[in-house]
Amino acid sequence: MSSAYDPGPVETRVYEAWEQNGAFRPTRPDADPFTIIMPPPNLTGELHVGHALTASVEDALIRWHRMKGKDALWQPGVDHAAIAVNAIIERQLREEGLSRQDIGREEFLNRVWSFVNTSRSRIMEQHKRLGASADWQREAFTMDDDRERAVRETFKRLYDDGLIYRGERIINWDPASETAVSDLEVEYEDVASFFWHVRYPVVDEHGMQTGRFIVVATTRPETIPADSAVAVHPDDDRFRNLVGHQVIVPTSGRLIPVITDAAVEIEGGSGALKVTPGHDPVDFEIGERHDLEIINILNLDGTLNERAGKYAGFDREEARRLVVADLESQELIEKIEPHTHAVGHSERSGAVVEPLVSLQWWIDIKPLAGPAIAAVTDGRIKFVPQRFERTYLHWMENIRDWCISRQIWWGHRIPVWYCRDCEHLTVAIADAKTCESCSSSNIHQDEDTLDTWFSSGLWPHSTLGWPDEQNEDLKRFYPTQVMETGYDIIFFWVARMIMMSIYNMKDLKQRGLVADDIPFEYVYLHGLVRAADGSKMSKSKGTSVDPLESIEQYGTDALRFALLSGTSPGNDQRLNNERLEAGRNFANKLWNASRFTLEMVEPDDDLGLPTDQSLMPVEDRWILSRLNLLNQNVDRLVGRFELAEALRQIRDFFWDEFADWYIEIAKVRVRAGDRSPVPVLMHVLDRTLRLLHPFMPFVTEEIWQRLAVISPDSNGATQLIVASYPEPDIFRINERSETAFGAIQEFVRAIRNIRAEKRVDAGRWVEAYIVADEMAPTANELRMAIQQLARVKPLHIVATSEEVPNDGVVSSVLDLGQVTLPMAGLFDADTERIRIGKQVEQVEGEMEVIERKLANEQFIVKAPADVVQRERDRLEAARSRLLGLNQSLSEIE
RNA sequence: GGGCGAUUAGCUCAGUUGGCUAGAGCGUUCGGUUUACACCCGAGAGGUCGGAGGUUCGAGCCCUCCAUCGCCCA
Repeated sequence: MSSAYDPGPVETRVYEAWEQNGAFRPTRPDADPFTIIMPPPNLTGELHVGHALTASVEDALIRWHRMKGKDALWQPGVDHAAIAVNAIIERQLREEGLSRQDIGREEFLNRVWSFVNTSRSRIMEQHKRLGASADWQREAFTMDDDRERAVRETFKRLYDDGLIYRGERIINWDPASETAVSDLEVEYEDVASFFWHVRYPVVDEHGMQTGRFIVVATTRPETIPADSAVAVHPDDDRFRNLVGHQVIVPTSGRLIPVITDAAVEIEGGSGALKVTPGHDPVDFEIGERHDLEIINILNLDGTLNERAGKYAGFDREEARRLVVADLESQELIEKIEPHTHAVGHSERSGAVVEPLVSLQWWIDIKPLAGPAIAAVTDGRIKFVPQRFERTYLHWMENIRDWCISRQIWWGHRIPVWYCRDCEHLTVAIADAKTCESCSSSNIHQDEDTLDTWFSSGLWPHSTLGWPDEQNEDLKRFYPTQVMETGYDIIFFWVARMIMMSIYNMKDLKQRGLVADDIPFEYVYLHGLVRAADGSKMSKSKGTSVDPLESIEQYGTDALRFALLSGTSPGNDQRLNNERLEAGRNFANKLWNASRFTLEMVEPDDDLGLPTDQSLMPVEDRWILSRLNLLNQNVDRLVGRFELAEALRQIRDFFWDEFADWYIEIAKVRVRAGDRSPVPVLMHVLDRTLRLLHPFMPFVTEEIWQRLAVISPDSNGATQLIVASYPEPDIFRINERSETAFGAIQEFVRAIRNIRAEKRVDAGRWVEAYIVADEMAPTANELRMAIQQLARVKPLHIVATSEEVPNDGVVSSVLDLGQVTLPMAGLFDADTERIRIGKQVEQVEGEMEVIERKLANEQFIVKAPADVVQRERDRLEAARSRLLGLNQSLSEIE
């Protein structure tokens, strides 16, 4: 083994061996399943550090449960990211001077598929670099044949149930991508603009101008040609006498009514609202209530159409300038005031989104949302952290019908065929050839495709073989245990997966084919990875961390350590090089401590761990106690998704206890010819590697392979990934050995401290006394170790302080004893008085706090007995320390 | 406007059901070529737990209000 861990070659070799061994596949039909369906990454781009976190967390959970003996399935796959990919290909075409219409649907899709196939395999490769132990043979794609079947089946069911309808409603239109986008794909940004206060002339019953005006404040004067009414609040006295009158649309001369509607804010703008049902969601609803005409003045590319009269052909911004100029020339602008308001931009293209009325396919969502709400409120689905249940429920309770059609070509084409002869709609799973009503073959399929989330919402059951109800995977692995993702994805995936899965699976549940209709029991939401300065990572700002670069530089285990040690349920983390270095250093520490341990073993060593505790030296009992306590904690923490804390405790145990203390003492014993530490070293190393494997799989597997050559697994496992996870041995947890060894550590630290303070050369051996009281037997047992660790010789272990010289000595008084170093040349009475004086001060401060507590009658009465007793013990210990310190002080002359 | 989160050492963060004088990593200071590891070892310094009230025998933790920052929803 080399003297430094080199992750690169190890990772490649180890990963290949896992795959060859079939370690990623669920192969334990008799065990309980544990399933995570990977939330499908978009196939548009490279894996970023957020994906790396997702993969690290999911892999840790999967590996943990696999080692725990579960039949673990991590189902991977990729999302087809309809709009984004469509846009990428369109951009490529534009560079060639082409549009998608030029090359036609078929050729366009050919191009998409060739892009998709490379991108898809790249994502898989990158996941493999991260160590993801997903079952790649099951890798799925939202656009493959099986998922297509699921999509069509679902569409047909919803349609037949009357939950899918086609209707003209207001949607968010992305004029750059020329498609509808969902509410969630609209990002609102504050834009500095103006309120234009526009005078609408009021006319009398003959249509003649009265000379009066109603002033309407608008941020969008270009939509005036689409106005259908002016609305005021029913309680607004200012406009009472105008209600029921008509006003002239200033750009066209059309007459529209003044109406009242409670949706108008009295305080907002001028108090009067122009109602443009074709181009504003709120106005659309007002329009529905008052049966107003819907006027659409926009073309799909964002220019104005002929309904806008003289403004036809201009784009939105141009039209705005022209309208304002015309109004000004007619003196119909009362005033212009600066106003900042939120403007919706398409997440996909960045273009300003236009609300417009359009004929689209919709899902009547309330009937789906109801059961999805119930699944969470009745506790069948649990969010971790729990607070996100409220976020989910709030969204779900206020959900609006879901526009599922998109005006792009990449995606699942809507399985609806229109008959030109009888106008019947045929909704079919297999491509329809004839109209199901009149059998005419004069039919054509809907041109639009489905929202990507329609297919990703089916993911938890479509990847398991649905709609094939007899599929073994579906019966075995549904419902899954954990959906793990970032909290920013609740609405995108989690909510839709819950709605769609319950809808599709409820009758399988009723027929007993699956245990439940919910897609998963736990929704574990990790926080986001932010840049080192706490901002959102951004490629353009150069603050993003490329996981593959980090892997190159530090190794996968280091990256996983950095990500996992910083993650906690629902909280964001910052990632920087220091964290990555910490991971690399730990991997190297593991490597070297293991190397030392493994190289220490000799062929005829008995590696069996004695079962009789009483025959073991105290440090052996101590390290085994610590190990099993750690094991217990890790079980508890991982069970609660507290991966960072579990990882931290493993690290601290390995480094601070096993490497810094146990190995150091074992060296002393082995050099003296005692082989008994070897089985303990091997045992602790083996257990720790197992405990750590889910977090840092590569380095642990590599070391364990070497360990298993010397000490084969008792169950015959040849790879750590499929070896069993340790169970804590409760009987090894031993408070007495922890106390005893803790005292030894205190003695050693106290001596080291005096040496450092007195500037004793690091290599020099000095004489020392330990007053060990009841710890004397333990100290004697560990005499050689103490000598070596504290570099003291000769070492006198005595029972009382009377046996210690008091001339020219430096002492430290501890809870369980005292250490004293004769310091002939280095001793200075004044310095020593000050040094001990500080310690006295400290102890006195502590005593004061405790005494105050114990003097409080209420404390004695109300605090639990064990807490009171603990305080009494502490006071006793402090008193004896003070006594010792005062004695030392009095002896200084 | 409504909701959620954060605020603890110079930096990044832990801190369990309220119970020792609040911990870690990094940084920093001092000392180290101790045959596993300088990606290391040893020893230190460093905190009024954002502020103000309250509950309690006891508050970093629970409650109320406030401040700052961030996020989500409208």
